[in-house]
Amino acid sequence: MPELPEVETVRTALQLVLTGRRIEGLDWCGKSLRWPLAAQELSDATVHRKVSAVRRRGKYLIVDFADDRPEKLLIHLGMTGSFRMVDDVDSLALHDHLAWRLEDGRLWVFNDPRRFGSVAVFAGTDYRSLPPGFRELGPEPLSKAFSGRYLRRLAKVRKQPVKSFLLDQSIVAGVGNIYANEALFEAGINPLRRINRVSLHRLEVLTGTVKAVLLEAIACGGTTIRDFHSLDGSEGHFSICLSVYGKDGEACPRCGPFHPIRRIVQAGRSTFYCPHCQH
DNA sequence: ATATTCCCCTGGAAGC
DNA sequence: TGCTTCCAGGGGAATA
Repeated sequence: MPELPEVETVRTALQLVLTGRRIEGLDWCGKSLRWPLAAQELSDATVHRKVSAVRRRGKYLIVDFADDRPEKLLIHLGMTGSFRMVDDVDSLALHDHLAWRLEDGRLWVFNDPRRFGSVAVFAGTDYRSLPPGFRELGPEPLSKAFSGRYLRRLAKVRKQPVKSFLLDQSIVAGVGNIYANEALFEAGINPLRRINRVSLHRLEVLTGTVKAVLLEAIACGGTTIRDFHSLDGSEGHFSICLSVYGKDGEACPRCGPFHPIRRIVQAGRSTFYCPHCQH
């Protein structure tokens, strides 16, 4: 479900609700998530602590606490993970996995039907304690480090399709299937093209369209196709801005009705593109 | 080492 | 109205 803009939308909402709040308890439904859940460790690491900030790195959320202890909370929403605030335990629902009780009695609830999400504790300074997928993240796409020159350096020794390259979180952190498709369309690059066959100039164009698409999506509160919603249940509105994602058979926005968008499968994920204007 | 394929899980939509 | 099949914003393990 959530890529960088969706996670950023959730982060902003959580930051407002959690910062300065003390956690007083934790209930767990008993089911494991992406990885087996160490409920006692999770409880020990969060209860009786005050949240100082909610940050984002790639598609991960990081919860910081306002004391000297090193433990932080690391959350990945997977495909269907979401948060909401409820007034009491009577409001808990199917697929609610974790409920943190705050000082005002309200519950901060993590819900995840497909259980691809994950919640973990890590001690901020210990590199080895970080989950592998987290410690190997590439640069943030909205940072200066994510440039055509940077991509060119990595691309030289690789032959995979440019789209799979963008989805690799160790190359760049936070781009997922929707925004990879959209950024490639905006850049006029065929998703099937081998990454080492894309010129430096076009890689510069591509990093530019990735940044632009992500920024625009953040401004829209993300993209809701079916599941995604923010803390208050609100949906993301970038869906109306999509050019190719989910548009199989529809007219290409650039080429018109005689050149439909095509859907193919790359590395098990749907790719949408215009064979006429993406080269 | 790099690049696919399969798998984890539930639910909704589409097809028959 | 079923029942079956396919599909989904994720990543990681297993396999070529």
